[in-house]
Amino acid sequence: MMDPKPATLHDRIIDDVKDNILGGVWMPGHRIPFETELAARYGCSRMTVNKALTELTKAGFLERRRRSGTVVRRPRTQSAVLEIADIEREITATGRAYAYALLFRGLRKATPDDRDRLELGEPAKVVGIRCMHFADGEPFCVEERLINLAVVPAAEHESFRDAAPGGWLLRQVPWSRAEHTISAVNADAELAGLLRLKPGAACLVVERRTRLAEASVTHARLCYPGTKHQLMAQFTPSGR
Amino acid sequence: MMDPKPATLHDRIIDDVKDNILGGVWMPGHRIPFETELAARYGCSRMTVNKALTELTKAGFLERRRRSGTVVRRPRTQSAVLEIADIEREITATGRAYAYALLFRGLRKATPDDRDRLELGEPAKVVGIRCMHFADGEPFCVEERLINLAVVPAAEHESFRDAAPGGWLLRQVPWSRAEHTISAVNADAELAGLLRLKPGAACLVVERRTRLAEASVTHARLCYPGTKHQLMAQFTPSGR
DNA sequence: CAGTGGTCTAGACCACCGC
DNA sequence: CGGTGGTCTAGACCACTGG
Repeated sequence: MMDPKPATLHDRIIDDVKDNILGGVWMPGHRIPFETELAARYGCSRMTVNKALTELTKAGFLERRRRSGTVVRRPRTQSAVLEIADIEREITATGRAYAYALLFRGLRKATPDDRDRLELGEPAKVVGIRCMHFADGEPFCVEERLINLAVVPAAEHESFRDAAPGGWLLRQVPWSRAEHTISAVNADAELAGLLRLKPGAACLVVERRTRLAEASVTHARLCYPGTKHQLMAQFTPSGR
Repeated sequence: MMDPKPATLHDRIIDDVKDNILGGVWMPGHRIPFETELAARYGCSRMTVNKALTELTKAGFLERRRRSGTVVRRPRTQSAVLEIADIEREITATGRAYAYALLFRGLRKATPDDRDRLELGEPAKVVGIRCMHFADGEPFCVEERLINLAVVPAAEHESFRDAAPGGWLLRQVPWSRAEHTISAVNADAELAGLLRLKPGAACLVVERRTRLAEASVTHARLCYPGTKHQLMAQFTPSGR
C-alpha cells in the first residue's frame, strides 16, 4: 500500500513505530527503544523523537514511564468513545453482577453472508459463535460473533464455553482498528425470547468489524434491548 | 468550576486559549496573537507556544496559515465521528434531494421534561420545534428540538419555517461541545405516521445536547427509521 | 541514585504566502 | 520581499521511579 511519504522527520518516526505496532512486530507490553537510542538511530535530536512518541502516547499506542521506558500499550477498550468493547467490564463497572452463556459455537466455511460481514473477498474458514451477556441475571445483550481463522488460528481449538470471545480475542490480537455500525431492529421471536422482550420490541444493534493491518479479524453483532440500553458519546467539533 | 491547575506552561497556554474560544471571547475567524507575541506575554520561548497551538490545531480549535497567522476555526460538523450534525449535507452528499418541513414551533416556559433534556436547574424560556427532513421525498428523520433562549435569544424571533434549526444554530453559536445518546424505540402511532412506518417499527433515536461553556444551548432528538438508517463510526483504540 | 521521560530554551533555517 | 508558522537542534534542569 503506497508509502504516504512522511514529509517530516517526526512523522516518519511516528509511521515507523505505528507500523511495528500494527504489524505485530512490537506486541503489547514490548519495551521500545529509548528516546536516546531512537535519536541516534535516526540521527536527530531527542526532542524530535520525544515529539513523535508523545503524539503516539496521546493517540493511545504507547505507555511511558520514567526510568522503565516506553512500552506498547495493551488495547483496553476498542473505543473510548463508544464504551462497548468489554461488556463484562461495562457491567461490573456499574456495580452489577456479570454472567455469560454460550448458546452456539461452530466451525464452518464462510458463507456469503459471513464473507459480507467480514468483508472478505476470498473463501475462508470461520468460527461462528452466539452467546449472551447478563447483568444481575437480566439479559443484557445477545452477541453473534464471527472469527476469521486465517488471522486467529488459535480460535479453532477454543471452546468459548466459559468466557466471551471478546476478551479472549483482545488477548490474541496485538492491536486493531474497528468499524462500527449502529442501527435499530424489531426483535424477531428468537431474539425476543433470548432478551425476554415481546416480539417486535425495538433493539439497538451495534455491529463491529475489527481489523489488523487490513485483514478482518472478527465481526461482532451485539443486540441490546433498545429502551433499556443507551450508547453515550461526547464530542467536540474536532476531526481527531 | 475548580481550576484544574495546569501543571505545565504549555498546558496553561492551551487552557487559556480554549477558555477564550469556548467563552466566546475569541469568535470563529478571530486572529489570535502571533506565536512571538504569546511567547513574550508568557515570558517563554516560541517552541513552548508552538507546542500549545499545534495541539489546539490538531484538536480542531484553530486554523493556522503562514504569513496570515492563527485564527479560531469555524466548527464544521458537530462531530466528525458521528456525521449527523448537518442533515441536509448528509443527504445531499449521497446525491439525494433534500426537503424540510416545519411541523410545530412554540415559545414556552421550560417544562420539567424540557429542563431535564437541557439539564437545566433553573426555570427558563425555551423554543420547542418539531420538524422533518426528507430525502428524495421519503421521510428521513423527525427532529424534536429545544433551544435555550437564555443562551440564544435570537431564536425567539426566528420562524424556522424554511430552514432547519440545526444549521441556523451553527451560525449563531460560536463554539460548542455535544453529548450524544443513542437508543432504539418502537414508533408510536404519531411517529410511525410521520415516518410512514407501521406502528411499533423500530426507530433509531439520537439525542444530542449541545453546550457552550457549561451552558446548555440546545437539545435535539432525531428519530430515524431504524432499519433504513445506520450510524457509522471508525475507531482506533485511543483515548481521544 | 542513576537513568528515564517531561519540559523548556535560545537559537536556527526553511517554505509559504500575503503585501 | 518580509513575516508567519513548521521544523529541528543541542543543550539544560527536573521529577519520578525502579533497582
